[in-house]
Amino acid sequence: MESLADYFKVFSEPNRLTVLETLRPGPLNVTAVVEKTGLSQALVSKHLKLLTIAGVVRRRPEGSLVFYEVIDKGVFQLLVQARKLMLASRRQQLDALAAIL
Amino acid sequence: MESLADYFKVFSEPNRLTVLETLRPGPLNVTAVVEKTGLSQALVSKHLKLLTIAGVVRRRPEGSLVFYEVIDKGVFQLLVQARKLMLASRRQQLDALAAIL
DNA sequence: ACGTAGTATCACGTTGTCGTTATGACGTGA
DNA sequence: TCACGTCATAACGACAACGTGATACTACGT
Repeated sequence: MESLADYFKVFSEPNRLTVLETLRPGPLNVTAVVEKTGLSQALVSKHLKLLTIAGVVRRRPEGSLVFYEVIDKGVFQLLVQARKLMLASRRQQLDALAAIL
Repeated sequence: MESLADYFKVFSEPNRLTVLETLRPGPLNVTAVVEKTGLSQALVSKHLKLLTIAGVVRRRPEGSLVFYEVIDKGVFQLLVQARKLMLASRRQQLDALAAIL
């Protein structure tokens, strides 16, 4: 939240990205995320908290359940763009390698 | 490089972002980056290596100097987009807080 | 009031990352 | 070949992040 680097850090963890992807289609409660991801409940709870603090996700208690939902789906566009750049980088790496060999 | 999370990790470090920003205008050799950033030489070298491995930056030895340059300036667009989302998140956070108070 | 399901948090061990200091490697010019 | 500037790497300590197991908290139904 502090710096831009901290914001990137939010997405720099595989399990956290998995949790985030789970919420792509729509709101889910914690247990649902746990089941979909196969991660431990404590871990999912932690990641959801972090995502909440980062302002990526909104927490909405409903009875005894707690639903989480992505606030701005634009984050997924960020993921897409990052993946594009990443793949382009890889291509470039291979080309550089091929140029040597 | 492996996963998308790893790619995000590249940008999740303040000093590394600083180094990257330094290369925005154009290629620079290591010492120049050191001077512009005020970071230690060893640290700059490390970050540049990481950026190179990530395919964000290209290494080009020239005599006894080693120049680094950003391969795809599209990365800066990624930074911009991330910052936008981050600021939007902050606004949202404040609004949520205001709604409570 | 009690038990239970759902969620959050704590304490802990493990691992990874960052930064520094010191040293090594390389190219260049004298 | 020697000294120097430039860059990379190694070794180390400090610290943060991750994941787990256990435990607290809360809302609900009985």
